[in-house]
Amino acid sequence: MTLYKIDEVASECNLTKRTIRYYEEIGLLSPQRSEGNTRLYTREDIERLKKIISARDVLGFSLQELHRYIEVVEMLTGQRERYRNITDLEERRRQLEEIDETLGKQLDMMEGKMRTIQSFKEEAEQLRQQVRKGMERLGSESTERAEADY
Amino acid sequence: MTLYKIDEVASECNLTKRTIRYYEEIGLLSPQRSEGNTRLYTREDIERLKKIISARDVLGFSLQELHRYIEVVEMLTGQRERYRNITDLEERRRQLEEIDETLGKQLDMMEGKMRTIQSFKEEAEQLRQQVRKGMERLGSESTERAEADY
DNA sequence: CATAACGTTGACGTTAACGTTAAATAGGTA
DNA sequence: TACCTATTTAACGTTAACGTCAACGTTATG
Repeated sequence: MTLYKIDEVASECNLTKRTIRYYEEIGLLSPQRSEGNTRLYTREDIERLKKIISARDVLGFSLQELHRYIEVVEMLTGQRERYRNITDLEERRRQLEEIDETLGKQLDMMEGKMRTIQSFKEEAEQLRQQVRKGMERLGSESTERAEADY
Repeated sequence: MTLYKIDEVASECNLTKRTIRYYEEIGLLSPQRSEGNTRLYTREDIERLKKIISARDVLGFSLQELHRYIEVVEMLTGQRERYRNITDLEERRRQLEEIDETLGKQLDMMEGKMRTIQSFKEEAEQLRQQVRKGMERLGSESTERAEADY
């Protein structure tokens, strides 16, 4: 399994090394270390990081909110002892209901954002039409003058 | 024409008064004033403000980037002397081409965001399926006995 | 017209999300 | 082994986007 050092990760993800260390500092990452304490990232670490910055940039999640997001995903992909070991059925049901609610809210939020972006898109396209028309008019005016030269 | 004071605007837009004054401070707004120097907002001012916060929240524009956005819209809706008075054809063509390019970039960006959100949405929906299945299993198991592997 | 409620301008404080620098250690290369 | 580049921790600095006061003027109301 190939392992990457922080500089490679930084350039692949378009982040600074400082940012990556900061994300670890606040608990969003936890790569393994070499003998000499150098951070070593797996491909999974990197994909996870990419998703994090994607959620940050596109969904506008704060780094705090990203904790919650990661928690939900890891709970459901069963990567956490904490959640696998809950045997009490009522406890587990409450957990699932809470997650379901969180997912519902996030879905609503995403649909809202999509609609808003869609309307911005339509406005931008319309503005672009206007610009194109304006440019055409300019084009014909210069053509007229050129013809007049003949 | 009805005019609004800052408190009404704040509650309608879900912003604090401080935020609204700050946005004016950095040049995003410029409402008229009363005799006694009280800020008075028109309905247009308010709609403009709503669009600003929408672009801030959904498109993730910084307040600096919003300046550019506003500039483009106002140039095209012809609300600015500065742009209406450009008579030099070459100058005007360059302006239009620059705006066209800006709009193109923004459209690309928006399409990218929509795709990303779409994929997040699909993931969230899939996770939700899993949660629902897990809850169903809990429902049937509660009569029998737990064999929880999830 | 008194007075409470609201508005205005500074000015300093706060928080998230990093940037920068320094001093020490690790890892790769001739 | 000597050297050079990359990495680590620790600490302080910075910037955007507001929050929070204080001191004072304005507006609405009984």
